[in-house]
Amino acid sequence: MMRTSGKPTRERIVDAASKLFYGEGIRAVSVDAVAEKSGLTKRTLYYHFQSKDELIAAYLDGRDQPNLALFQRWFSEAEGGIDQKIRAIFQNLAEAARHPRWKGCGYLRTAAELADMPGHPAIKTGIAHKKRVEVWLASAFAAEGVRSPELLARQIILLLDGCFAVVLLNRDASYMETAGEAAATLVKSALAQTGRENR
Amino acid sequence: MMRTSGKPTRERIVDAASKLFYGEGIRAVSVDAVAEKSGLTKRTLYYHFQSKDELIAAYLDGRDQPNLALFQRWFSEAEGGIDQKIRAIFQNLAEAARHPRWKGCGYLRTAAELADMPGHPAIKTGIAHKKRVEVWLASAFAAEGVRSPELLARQIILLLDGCFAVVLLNRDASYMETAGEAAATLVKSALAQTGRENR
DNA sequence: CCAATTACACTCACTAGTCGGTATACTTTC
DNA sequence: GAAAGTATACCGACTAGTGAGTGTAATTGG
Repeated sequence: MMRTSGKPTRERIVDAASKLFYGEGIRAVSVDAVAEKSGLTKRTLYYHFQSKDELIAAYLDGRDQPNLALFQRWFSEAEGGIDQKIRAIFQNLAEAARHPRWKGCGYLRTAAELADMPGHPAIKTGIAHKKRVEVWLASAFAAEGVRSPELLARQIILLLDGCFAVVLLNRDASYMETAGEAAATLVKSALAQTGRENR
Repeated sequence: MMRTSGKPTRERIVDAASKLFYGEGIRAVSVDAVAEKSGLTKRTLYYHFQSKDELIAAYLDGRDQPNLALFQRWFSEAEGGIDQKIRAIFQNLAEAARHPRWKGCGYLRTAAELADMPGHPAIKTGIAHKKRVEVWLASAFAAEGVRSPELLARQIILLLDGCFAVVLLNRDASYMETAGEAAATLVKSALAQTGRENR
């Protein structure tokens, strides 16, 4: 083992790949660039990963858990009824999107870049991630007694990915706040159908 | 002039570029491939376009008017109140998305591929296109007496682009129908605030 | 003559992936 | 306990091919 830094080599490669792939796009970043950024040779990179595709999949795998955890934190730390907690997710997202290095959702951008390879492992990872967010949302809505929590979760996901896409295009983060209002409206509308009031 | 077909050369190039860029992605398609598909030499292509970037912009320019017209047709041909007319757009979109060659929204995919070049002419074209759809929606809502037509139009745009993004990822066109329901809910909610009922 | 087009050779930078070899450390064997 | 083997981690140099874009002389049709 010739590592000088504390992090294991594989992790260093994935870190470098994440920054580059997210920042510039998958097809725009060469394997050479990832190797250079991680301070290793390309030969070493190919010792740890069989192909660029495998590296892409590893990049997205590494974002799954942290991303979901962030949403859950924003949700649980927010005050007010569930409609306000959902809205808080969008507000936090708007703040993040105003950072100059923000470049949309890595999963959606990867799906866009690999639109002609629907079976690519990275796409499957993306589908699984979005599904996890959706299932978590549905369970939160079910706990509030919403009649069709799965349906409402899908609607929120659509607004979530919608604001990712729109803001990536026009760089106007206020659309995220608009999406948050729409989400709150949908939640309240679903709650009204249960016969109870939101706080 | 050595044209064999009726179409002017420039148009033939843009047609070929459209099919390839939309089908496989901008960065995945080479200028050589576009030249071959249009049955012309690369040298001729560069006689009509200064660069690949210019060709990309032309590709998106060509989709602006027809795309908006399609939305408008779906809207005007639908029966029922404005909430049902909006929903009809999503239903037609779902049908289109079930076609195997459907690959999402060309503008959003381009924005994803060129995320690190926010000033690119193709991105500007995309922003202008989405704005035109938004303005058209707002005018339709204003005609119905909605209190904040611009706000509602933005919310619908978010659902529209949301289902483009989501369905591109998971290839489940039923999300478009879910988006249509959400859109109808938002429209009805906005109409209720004006004090009148939907038909 | 002139605009449009072709053929095609060419540049130069970059691309994914590979070949052969090295340094270190742990394990086996006599 | 020294020698030989084995596994892990690493690298410099390379291949074979592709990328956008150009130079230039020859050709075609109005």
